[in-house]
Amino acid sequence: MYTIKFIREHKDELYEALKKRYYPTDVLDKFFELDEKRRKLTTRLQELRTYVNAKSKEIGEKKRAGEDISGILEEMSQIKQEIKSLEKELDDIEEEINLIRYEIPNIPHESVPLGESDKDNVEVRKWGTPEKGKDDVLPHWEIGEKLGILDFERSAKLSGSRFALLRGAGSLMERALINFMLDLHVQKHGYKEIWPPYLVKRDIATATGHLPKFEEDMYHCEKDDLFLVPTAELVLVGLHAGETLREEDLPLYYTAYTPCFRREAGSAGKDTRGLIRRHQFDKVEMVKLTTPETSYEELEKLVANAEEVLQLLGLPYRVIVLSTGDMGFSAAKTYDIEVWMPSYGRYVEISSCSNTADFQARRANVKFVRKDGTKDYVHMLNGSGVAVGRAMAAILENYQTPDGKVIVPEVLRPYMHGIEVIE
RNA sequence: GGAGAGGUGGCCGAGUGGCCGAAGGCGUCCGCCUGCUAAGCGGAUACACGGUUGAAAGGCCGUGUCGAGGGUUCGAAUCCCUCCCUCUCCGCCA
Repeated sequence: MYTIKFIREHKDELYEALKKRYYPTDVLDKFFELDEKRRKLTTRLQELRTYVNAKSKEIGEKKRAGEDISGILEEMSQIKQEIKSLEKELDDIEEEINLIRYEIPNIPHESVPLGESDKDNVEVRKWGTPEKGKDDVLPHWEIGEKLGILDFERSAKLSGSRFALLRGAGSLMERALINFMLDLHVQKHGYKEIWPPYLVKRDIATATGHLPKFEEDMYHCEKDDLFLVPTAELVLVGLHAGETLREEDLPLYYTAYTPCFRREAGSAGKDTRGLIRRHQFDKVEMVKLTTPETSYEELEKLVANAEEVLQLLGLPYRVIVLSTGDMGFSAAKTYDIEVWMPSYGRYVEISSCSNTADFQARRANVKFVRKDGTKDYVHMLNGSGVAVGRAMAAILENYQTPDGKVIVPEVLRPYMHGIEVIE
């Protein structure tokens, strides 16, 4: 989210950014119209208040001197009426401006390929060799049920569609994946592990930009006005909301495992089977707070950290950079990592790593003091490291043997009581 | 869930209707002093917004902000209401 001042000072840049993203630019037209009104009203209000303040002092003095003040009091009540009505008008305008501000997306970084949709995304690199096509591999939900480690009938009985229930080695593998990923990021990549609450307050979800835009896709506990986290990003970004950090403390690296809860409104019929799209899934998330100077460098490292998870698991993947038209609202640049999914016969997203630059930091109001005493917004990055359910799905397919077993990737074995094969 | 205490600047803390954007202290910064260090002395030190001036850094004027929102009042950190948060004790509980 941008501040009013920023929008005013970067008018041309923003018009261009919206065009690059194939967004309609009328939000900006509307913004400038309202901002003009807002400033006129503000000026007028301030004039009135100045007058009232001065008169109030005068009243105090006169009263002490025992003079008559009834005339002034009458004038005051009139002006106060006017102030009230102007305040109301200003409130309405400010509310409208704030709603509009939520609709202005981040400015894409210059290195982002121009394009209208996912068709214009650019493949950056590939790792590993997809070995099997869809013909000789059972989709993960079938092999999972056959092996007795996935039970969608029971999960549906308990909670309806788009949930999963893991049993035995499946359950064990979920835990193993989580621990493996956390250990890797904490021990090797230097992230600080956080174990956060899974329910968050409305203002935190607003500060991170998930509200009001995605309210429909979040689970909401009405009685307490708390939201189930759709991603740990929300908590990790919210962690320092409203704080001013010190330059010497940057960069901060955080990682957290959380279950993620999403209503998946608007994705009806998509990926209805298996582990790919569920209302509740597990994810290990990474978030970085950096100085503006290093954020793009840090983004490359962040992607590499996520890639390493897949490399160690031995899962073929590719990295793509999203085009201007396909990028998420708050991202300035996004890499997606897609894992090879034999049953789909294509790559499927398993991680999304973005630099939001100062966009999210403005919204969450996270600043830092430079060594010379000046203040600036931090840059915030986030990435999945990686989606646990999708990783399991990929393992069940990529590690499938012709006789219907699944080999356990070596790095997971220590986390799985040494089990080498699920059969 | 019940009872109580509290939330003021980077921090501590005073302030119960006007002379309070806020005493005092600590910290920080600048200057002075000083073999070095420490101490001492003088000064500065919240944020946002609007206007104005300037090439800019900034300056000047104003408005708002003492947890948040609302109310009373000519005037609120101070009085009233609602909410949030923290702490202590009790109850309950994995």
